[in-house]
Amino acid sequence: MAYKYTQLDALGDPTRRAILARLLTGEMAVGDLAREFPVSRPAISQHLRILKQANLVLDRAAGTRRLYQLNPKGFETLREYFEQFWGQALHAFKRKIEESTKEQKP
Amino acid sequence: MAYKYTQLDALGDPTRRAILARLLTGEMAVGDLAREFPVSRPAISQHLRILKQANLVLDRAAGTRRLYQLNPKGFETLREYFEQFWGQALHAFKRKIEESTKEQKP
DNA sequence: AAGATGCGTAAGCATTAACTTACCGTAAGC
DNA sequence: GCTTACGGTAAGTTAATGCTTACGCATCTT
Repeated sequence: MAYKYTQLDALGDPTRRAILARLLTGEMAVGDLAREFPVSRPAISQHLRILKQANLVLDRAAGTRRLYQLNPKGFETLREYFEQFWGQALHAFKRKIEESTKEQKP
Repeated sequence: MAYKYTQLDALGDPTRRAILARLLTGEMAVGDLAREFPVSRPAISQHLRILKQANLVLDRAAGTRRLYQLNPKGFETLREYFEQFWGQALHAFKRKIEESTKEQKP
């Protein structure tokens, strides 16, 4: 992956999804976060960098620690992406599919 | 990736996202789809399999061809996943973040 | 029935991406 | 000022994944 991570690239990894889920509770330091996962702290750092590039998390310094929290911006971008599918085409498809599904014979 | 693909695993690849975007127009055969991409037809087949496992596409036989279209089911699941972020925590966070951002000194 | 078309799958290869250990900078505490 | 705690980055290894070519099986055509 040579380019800047998009939200969906970032969400492609299960560990990163777990990190985001964990941050739903509120902001956390890197080390505390790492202690809850089966991978090393540097691994978590690398994941956080990718999540940050995708605007899915924000960080701030707090003494010698660094606190991460969710960033609504990236999730907003994501919502816009899915509007395309949900908004336009999918509703039409959904109707069509439900029609054709009900004509099934056992 | 040993397990069945989730929606977000499937969306982690740019080619698969492009395939979905292409299917917004309507259902398409594998070969026609493949001709529009810089990769081989088998590669497209493999991507379609993953998208299908993730409930993001549906397929049906049509003679010797096989037509694929978007599947609303997977997108619905996805929406439910993001509700967690959009619904609960993010709104609260967003307010907090906007507060702290406005206290910045140049 | 024989050929042609369309697709899925297997096998193998090459690249990417996730992880580890080791190291360095920075901020806080004694 | 020295030590300790915290975290980012570099380098190297391993595993995953996206790709290609080769093959086989259906279905339609003539």
